[in-house]
Amino acid sequence: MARKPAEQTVHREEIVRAAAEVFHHKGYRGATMSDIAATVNLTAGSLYHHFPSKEELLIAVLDAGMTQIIAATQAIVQSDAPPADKLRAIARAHISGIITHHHIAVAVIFESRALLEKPGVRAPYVRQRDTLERLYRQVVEEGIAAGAFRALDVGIFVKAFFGALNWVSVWYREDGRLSEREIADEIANTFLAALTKV
Amino acid sequence: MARKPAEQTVHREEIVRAAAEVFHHKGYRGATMSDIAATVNLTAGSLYHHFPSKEELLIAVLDAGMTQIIAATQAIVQSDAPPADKLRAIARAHISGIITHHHIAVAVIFESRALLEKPGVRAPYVRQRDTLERLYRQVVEEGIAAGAFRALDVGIFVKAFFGALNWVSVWYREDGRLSEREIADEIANTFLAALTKV
Amino acid sequence: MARKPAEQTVHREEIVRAAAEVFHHKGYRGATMSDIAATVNLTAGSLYHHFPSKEELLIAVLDAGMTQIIAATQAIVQSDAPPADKLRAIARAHISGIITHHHIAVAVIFESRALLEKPGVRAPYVRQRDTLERLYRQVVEEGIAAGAFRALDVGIFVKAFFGALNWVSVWYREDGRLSEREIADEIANTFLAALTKV
Amino acid sequence: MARKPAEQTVHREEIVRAAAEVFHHKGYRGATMSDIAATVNLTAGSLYHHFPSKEELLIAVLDAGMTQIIAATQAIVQSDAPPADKLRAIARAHISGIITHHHIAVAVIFESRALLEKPGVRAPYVRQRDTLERLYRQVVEEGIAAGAFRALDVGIFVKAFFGALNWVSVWYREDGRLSEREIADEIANTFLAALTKV
DNA sequence: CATGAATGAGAGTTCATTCAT
DNA sequence: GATGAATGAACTCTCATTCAT
Repeated sequence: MARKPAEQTVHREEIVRAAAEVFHHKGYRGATMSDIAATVNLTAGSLYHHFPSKEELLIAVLDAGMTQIIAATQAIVQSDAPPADKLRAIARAHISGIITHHHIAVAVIFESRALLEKPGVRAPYVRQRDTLERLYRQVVEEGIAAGAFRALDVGIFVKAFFGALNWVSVWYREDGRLSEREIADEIANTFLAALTKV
Repeated sequence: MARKPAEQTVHREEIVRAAAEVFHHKGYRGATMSDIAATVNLTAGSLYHHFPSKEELLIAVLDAGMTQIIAATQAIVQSDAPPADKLRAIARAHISGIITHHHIAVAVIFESRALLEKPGVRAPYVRQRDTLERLYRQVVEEGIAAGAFRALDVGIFVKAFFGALNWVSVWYREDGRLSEREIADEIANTFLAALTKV
Repeated sequence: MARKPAEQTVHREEIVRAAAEVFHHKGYRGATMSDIAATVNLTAGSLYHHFPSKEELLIAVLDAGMTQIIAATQAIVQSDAPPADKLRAIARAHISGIITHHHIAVAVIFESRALLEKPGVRAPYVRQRDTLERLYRQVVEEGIAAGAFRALDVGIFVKAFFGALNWVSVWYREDGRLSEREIADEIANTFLAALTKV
Repeated sequence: MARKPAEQTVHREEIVRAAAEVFHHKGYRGATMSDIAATVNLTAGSLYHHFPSKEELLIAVLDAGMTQIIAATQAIVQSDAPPADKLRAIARAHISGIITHHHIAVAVIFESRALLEKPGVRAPYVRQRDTLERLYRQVVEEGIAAGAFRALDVGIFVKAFFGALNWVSVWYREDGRLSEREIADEIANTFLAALTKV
């Protein structure tokens, strides 16, 4: 009772991207499997050949986003640049990630909440989130230890930094006044200024 | 065929609070009218005597949140304290609002997105958001004009400040290491340090 | 977005009867909630005001059937008629039940299998089934003890009796050659003859 | 894009057995083509190289069951054993069939109902069922004619016999108290006792 | 004002079936 | 022959909303 010329095989990654886009625009609950399927020229039913459920699709989106930013951040943290440069690089990477993979970023930042109730599902995501936070902390602590930054509450500082960076996903417009790089640097400057010893 | 002791008339405000709570925990789309009704010991049908739709309920929640924080911020901005004190007071008010009216705050920050598509509905909310941002800007510009703060990109600074403050709603725990006041001051200090002239 | 003149309230029992009918004709899995709803002039969604799931509907059907026949059998077993009369009365009650509540009977006999996998659901049904079998056994054992029946394997005898009676639900036609009563008596005679001492 | 060691060609009969097993455990509607395919290490799509539809698969299962038991019964009926021996042999063959080909038997007894609506499909099955019943009748009528059995309603008697035998499929357990043979003989004895002239 | 039954429009998911490879 | 991707129809269940009582 069905079949199709199958223009070409649809790959997992494409579907994840499509899902992120729809999750971004309609929210996880507001997005329908049909919406997502249509984005990759499939029907809702066909999606289930690739992902066993809508939830699994969200998990894949979150994982893609977290994996990407953790990798980028890790590379920076492990480099031997001075702490201030690392912090600036982190801001650039974060914002670049948010803008380049805008849909995924917004899904990670805003739609992860839909998953945080389910313990089994929550755990891996929280682990990634903590890993990322630890990397940020590490840079600040390094800087303080090296005497480059003033001593302050690292926990709060990092969370504030995080909040400021993530918030970019809310207000960024492609046709805005500043470029991605300028935004990143301006935010980095703000936080670096706060870290500077008097 | 139905009656009830009707413990007491349920007021609008109670319902708004209940709605905020449910929106917080389940998200706007995940929340059902039944969930909200049950929180105030009503049935879903009865809710419609107070609010014409679920959307209106969200609008009311957002409005309550925005009105409260705008009023608080306005009072601070209009005072004649020095800019640095105003900024600290704003941070305290913002975080206090987020914590005291946690459900509402999270709804405003995270669930407003569910409404942003509908133009007719979006407009009033966006107006309030802009009003609030303008107030924040005003304080920073005042400080710069007065020579108390260094000149920087006010737009980005305010958005970063906003992001850092709003993000508190994500990570704040009642049993956390720091008090509400300490958190606010630590964040304010960070941003004030960034504003300080060298 | 909906409502109805509500011709009259639909009662639980009506729905159970309707469900039994549809289960009989289409089988449990083949029956749709729409089918059942239509039988009582409702929509599928409305059914959920009365029963939380299709499974619960099947449970209710099975329970109705088992409760009825157990009650009828219990009354007979507890009477002080001679064992042979009890056996005949049991056959009559069984077959009368099968024919009067044909849909329910067929559902109990044939569709209970759909439930037997789920342990939590299976247990109550199995308990009822065992209760009924015990009642049948009791009559035969009584007869043997009283010397009215010859000694034989009661377990097998009762199961054979059961099978013969239940099977009536498969072949009975309203316009058949024999009446309900004649069928019951003929089967009872067969089994009584088998019980008679030589 | 796909290949497989193809352990060996899968034969029709294997698939029929697999289908019977799955039909037994999940019912006709509850069984999926995937379930059946997996049982013979195939995928659902491959099944269609052997059978044109799920329905045909059920038909094949029913036919296999009916053909087997009719053949076995026919051999017994055509022998020149005395009627009582034939009846006992029939019971043994019936129960042996039910136990040896348990899945098929249960499918025939319980799942044939799923097909009885479709006239084109129903006819052949009903024909076989009638053939079998006629064979049973024949034995009883022979016995009555020969004066070995008392005269009774042959139609009802045969149906009761059938029901008792088929019902074994519901309660038989491999680890039960009695062997297959003992069960068959006990049931046969019951019905033979009922046939005995006083 | 409150209730609860009812609706109808989906939503996620399943599955028999088809077909290019 | 076998595979797996794809389809589309169907199904169970949910829910915002309405309204008679």
